[in-house]
Amino acid sequence: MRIYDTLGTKEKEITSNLIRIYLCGVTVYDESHIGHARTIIIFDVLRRYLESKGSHVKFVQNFTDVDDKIINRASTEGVHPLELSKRYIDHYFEDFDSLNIMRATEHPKATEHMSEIIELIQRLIDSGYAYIALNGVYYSVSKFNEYGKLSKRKTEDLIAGARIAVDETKNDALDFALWKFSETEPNWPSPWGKGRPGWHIECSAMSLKYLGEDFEIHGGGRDLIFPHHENEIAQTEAVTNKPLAKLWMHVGMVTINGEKMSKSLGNIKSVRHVLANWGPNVIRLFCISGHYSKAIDYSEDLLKENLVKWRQVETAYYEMIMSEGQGSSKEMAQILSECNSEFDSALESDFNTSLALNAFFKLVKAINRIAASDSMTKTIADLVISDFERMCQILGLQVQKVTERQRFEITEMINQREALRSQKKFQEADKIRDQIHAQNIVLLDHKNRTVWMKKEKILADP
RNA sequence: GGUGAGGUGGCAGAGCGGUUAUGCGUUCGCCUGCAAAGCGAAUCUAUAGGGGUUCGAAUCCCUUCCUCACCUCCA
Repeated sequence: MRIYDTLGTKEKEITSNLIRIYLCGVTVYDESHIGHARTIIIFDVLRRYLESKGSHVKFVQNFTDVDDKIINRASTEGVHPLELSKRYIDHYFEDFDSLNIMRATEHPKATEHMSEIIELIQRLIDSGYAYIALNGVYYSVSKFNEYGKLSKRKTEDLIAGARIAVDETKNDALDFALWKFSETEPNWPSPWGKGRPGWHIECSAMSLKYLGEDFEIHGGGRDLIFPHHENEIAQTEAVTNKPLAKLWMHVGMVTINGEKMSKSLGNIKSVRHVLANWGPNVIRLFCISGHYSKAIDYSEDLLKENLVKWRQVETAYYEMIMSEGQGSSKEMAQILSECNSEFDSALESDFNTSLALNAFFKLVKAINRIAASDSMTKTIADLVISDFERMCQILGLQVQKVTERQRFEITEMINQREALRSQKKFQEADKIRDQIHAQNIVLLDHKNRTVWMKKEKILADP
């Protein structure tokens, strides 16, 4: 498959059978929001796709659990910083498990990798890339000739942009902290004095530890290109002398009314909030509805649009498992092979989830069309369902299933309703329908029979 | 100011030199005891403006305008 590489500014073929991915995770000082979710969903689908093709994926996603923002927030709340970060790590897993995100192979935390971080900083000092100053240990940007290669920035331009904080103790305005001296907690002993790591070094240390010196894909949100990923490159490549990753993949921002979600604008939509209203499947569909590299604009209208699509998926699934129509499977076999190849080739070509979704919905619509004409046979359903489920698996979509017992009970109720309907006792029949409804079961009355489906309960669904 | 990514029908969104992608929406119909869901048909001939290259441009080049992101923490 080919993916656009931010560093090389062109698409690159991924051929290896072992695919090591490092995704920059969140700094755990607050609830995760939909912007985080988009990046994580994109990488989750990527990983699922690669695994479905038989690749071995080693997926590492970190938590930055020591940082100034965590410390500040903790002090406002009057709790220990590590207690705060633990709380948000717990929340992270609650949210993202609910979103049906596969757990990474490793979820390393900065605080659990101090020895690796200290060792890496020491190597940078020893090789002359870092120096000890009054407030901490700094990386000397001017020593790294290729600085700016990822973000396409020249160091002159960076200096010209007068937004860099002036710090008298640094040798150069562009230098950034590897280690910040601190006498207060959280702090750790180091050869240079008690303190805590700077922002970028934990990712260098942990990616080296878990994925080695030149893994396949390094990713994150677009906003991490500078300075985070640029600095990771500087730190890691200074000691390894080889490209940190073969490919850099960056996910576009989620905006609201065209503007990026941010604390200062107060337009954050938390994952828990959106999840409570729309559920995991609608959010996942929304997040992959456009090409990953572009921004997507959050709106209730678009969520609503994806809700409608999700209902079509649920319908298609139940039409298949309850199929008993008469008809030939020729047409479906043709459509199926088209959809399969369109789905895969879309993802092969720079992970175009938008087009892959088109192929998926083409299949969904074909299933519903055939079911509507009462010609969905068991043969067709058997032919289609495994591919349908393959796509769902890759996209991380989960239709609500029912137990055999529920199935039996519902069938009983439907039979009662049918009996009442044939006697034209519609009021009583509708009462049963309402009872079934209360269990989130929707009846789909076809010409000669009634099919039913279990709907995901979605609060926003009127 | 610098750097990068963009501007496609009411909305979303592909295509990135050569059949009016597609989806949602809207309208009308079918189905139904009524619904719901689904299906069918119709609707919209779009490519920011202006130049140019070409037999042919949404796609390439120039130019103007606009938007967003990054340059400070950010997924």
